[in-house]
Amino acid sequence: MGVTRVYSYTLAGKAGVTPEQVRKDFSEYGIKGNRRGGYLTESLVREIEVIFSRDRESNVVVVGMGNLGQALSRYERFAGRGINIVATFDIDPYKHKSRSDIHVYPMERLEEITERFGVTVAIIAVPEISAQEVCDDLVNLGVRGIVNFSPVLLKVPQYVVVNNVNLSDEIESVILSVRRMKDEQSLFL
Amino acid sequence: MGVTRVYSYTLAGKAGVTPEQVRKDFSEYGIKGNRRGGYLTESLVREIEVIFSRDRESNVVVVGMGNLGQALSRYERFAGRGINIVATFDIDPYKHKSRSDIHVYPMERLEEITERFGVTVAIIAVPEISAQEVCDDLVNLGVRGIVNFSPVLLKVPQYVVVNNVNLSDEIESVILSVRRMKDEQSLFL
DNA sequence: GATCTATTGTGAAACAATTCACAAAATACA
DNA sequence: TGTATTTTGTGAATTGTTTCACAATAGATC
Repeated sequence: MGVTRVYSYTLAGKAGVTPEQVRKDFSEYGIKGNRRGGYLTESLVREIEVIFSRDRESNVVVVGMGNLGQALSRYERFAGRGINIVATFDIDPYKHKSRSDIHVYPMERLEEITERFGVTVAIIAVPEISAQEVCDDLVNLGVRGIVNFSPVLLKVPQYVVVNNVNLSDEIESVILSVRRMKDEQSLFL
Repeated sequence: MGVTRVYSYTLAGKAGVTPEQVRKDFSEYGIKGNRRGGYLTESLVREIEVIFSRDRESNVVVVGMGNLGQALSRYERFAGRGINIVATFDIDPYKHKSRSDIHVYPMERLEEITERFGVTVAIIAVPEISAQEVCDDLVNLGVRGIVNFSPVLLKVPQYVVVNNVNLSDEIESVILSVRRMKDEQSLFL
């Protein structure tokens, strides 16, 4: 875009944080700018790409091809961030055979495919009841990171990272905030 | 389930936090237990339901019926949390006409329907390019809370709450953690 | 009913994150 | 080239959160 330098306050404005935050974070990771000259976009982008491992791609599988799993497997935005959905799985792959999309494999082929693609990160989008079982299988096959869309607290060894995403919680928190704001407002009437 | 009392450590174990955390949080909201007797499940559930507004339902709309919007509109788990998806919208409702699901309305009917159902919270699942415009429309129609699945920082008046959910970020953070753990481990070799 | 024990409730302490404030340095400009 | 100005980089101060530690007390036990 022809911009050669950015300043902490420029980035802060775009990101919705304070300039100090931007500078502290950069400083933490050894990113240096020029006093008075700001940060050079070109080298900044390169350094951030390295920090976020954007210089390498990651092969990821999705387990559970219900509505959410299908949406995730078709999510175009992952590609630009080095996230490759290499395969998807479901106990009943025929039920969810999707036109013009990544193939849905039966659970039996989990081992073969995680091995082939060197998968270490998986997305769990199965129903509550089978989440722990799927998780155990994945961990046994060498998966070390899990993004968990099921509403259960997965039990994993300490060397496995779990990130829980709960869509109901996300919406509920907004509903609560809105209600609180309204309550506060009505105090002035 | 026949359980009449629970203890802070029971709940903490299930939730993956410390017992102190549970007690501090309860204390913050005026929930009292009995020393030595723990918390009475029945009254505890009631109090939590009030705090989380689970005693009332909320009408919510989904704007943008791509893959993610469709998945969200079919997400069964919302119902049990007092979250009612009352309508969904898309610029091209015919493209996404889904069998046996909530009707997809054209954007022109946003006003009519938000008014009819008293909608104050909306989910934005439209492409990046149209997110701010949709957001402005919603705010003008009285929406005061937004769950934003698009990767843009929405500009809203201070009286509007925005919760950003970025699926790429969620997955990337796990990828990063896994890579860091591996790097640490290889130091011991 | 007296004593013992488990659990709460909460100040105080420790820890973590954010903001402030300003010296140091690079650029702009005369 | 010298001076003025802008922006970084970061210690110090502040603010926020989590953990500790223990008195208070309800319930269990004898």
